[in-house]
Amino acid sequence: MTFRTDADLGLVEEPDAGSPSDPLDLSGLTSIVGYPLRRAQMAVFEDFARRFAALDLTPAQYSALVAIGDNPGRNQSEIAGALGIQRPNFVAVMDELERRGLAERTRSGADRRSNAVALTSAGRALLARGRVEQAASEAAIDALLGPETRAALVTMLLRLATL
Amino acid sequence: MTFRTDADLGLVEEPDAGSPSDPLDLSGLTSIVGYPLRRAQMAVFEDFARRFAALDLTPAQYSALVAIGDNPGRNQSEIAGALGIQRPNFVAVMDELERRGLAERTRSGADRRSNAVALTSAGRALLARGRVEQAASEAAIDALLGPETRAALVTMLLRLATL
DNA sequence: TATTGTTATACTCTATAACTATA
DNA sequence: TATAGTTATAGAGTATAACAATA
Repeated sequence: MTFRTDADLGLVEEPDAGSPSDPLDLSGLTSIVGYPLRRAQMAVFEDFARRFAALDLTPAQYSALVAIGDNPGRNQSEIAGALGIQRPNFVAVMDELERRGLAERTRSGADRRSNAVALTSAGRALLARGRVEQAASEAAIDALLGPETRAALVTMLLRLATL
Repeated sequence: MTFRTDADLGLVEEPDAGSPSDPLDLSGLTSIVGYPLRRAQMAVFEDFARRFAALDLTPAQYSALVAIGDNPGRNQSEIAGALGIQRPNFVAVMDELERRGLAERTRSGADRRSNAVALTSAGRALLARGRVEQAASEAAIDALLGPETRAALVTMLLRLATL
C-alpha cells in the first residue's frame, strides 16, 4: 500500500470559488493538517446534509440515534458526554427526537434524577434508514480514496482526536 | 509503511466525559469517517486555540494572514473565496485585521470597486510568529502519528475535501 | 454537598438578501 | 446588467451560570 505524500493535488482553489482568475497559493495552509481537516469536514457534512435531507436528520440527531440505539437504557448525561455534547445542549436534541416520536425519556427508578433514554420503534426504523444512507456515503468515500485508505483515515482521525 | 485499520484504539469514551461508569458502545459512529472527522477537528482546533491564545488569532484570522501574505495584492473576494469564507463574513475578519494594524485594504486603481489587500509589517511579523506556533503544532501531530502518517493524512483530507 | 435535567443566555460561525458604488 | 464590498439579519452550534428535584 502506498500513499501520495506530495501536497499538491490540484486543490489550490475552491471548486465553487467562481472567479476565473489565477488560482491562489494556499500551500501555506494545505500542508498543516488543521486546514485540510476543516475543508474535509465541510465537504463531508455537506454530503451528509444532502443524503439525510429526506430523513430530516442533522449530524447531531443521527449521532444521538446511533448512540441511543446501541446503548439503550443509558441516561442523557452519559449519551451527551460520550458524544462530546454539552448536557444543556443535548436537552433540545432530546426534545426534538421525543417530539417526533423517535426516542423516549423515562424517569429512572434507581435514581429518579436521571432520564433513561431509548428509541421508539419509529426511531429504530428511521435509524435503519439512516444506516443505509450512511453506508452509501462510506461507499462514495471508498470510491474516492479506496477502501483501505478510508479505513486508515478513520484510524488516523481517531488517534488525532486524542491530541 | 503499515497502518492499523482496526477501529478500536480505546476511544470508545470521551477523555473528559467525567462519568466513571461503563464506556458506551460508539462503534456505530467511530467507523464512519464523518464522526471521527468532527472529533479530530474539535481536538485540533482546541490545540490551535491554546497555542494561538498568546497571539490572539482565531483559525480564520490566521488562515487569512497566511493567504494574504502568500498572495499580496489580491482582492477580498478572491481571498475569501479561496478560504471558503462567504464574502459578507470576510468583511468582519478584514475589519479586525485592519483595526489591529495587521492588514490594509487599498482601493484598486484598475477596478475601483475592489480592495487589494496586503499585510503590514506588523502583520508579517505576527504571521512569522504564527508560523512558528504552527510548526510546533505539526510537530506535536508528528509525535502522535509519525511524520509519514501525518503527511498521508493531509493528502487524504485534501482529496476528501473534493467529495 | 453533589448530581441530573433544565432554563436562560451569550458568543461564534455560517448563510442569505439587499444596498452602494462602481463597471 | 453585473460585480465588489458592505450591512443587516437569521439560523445553527457551542459554552457557562444557575435553578429545582433528587441523591
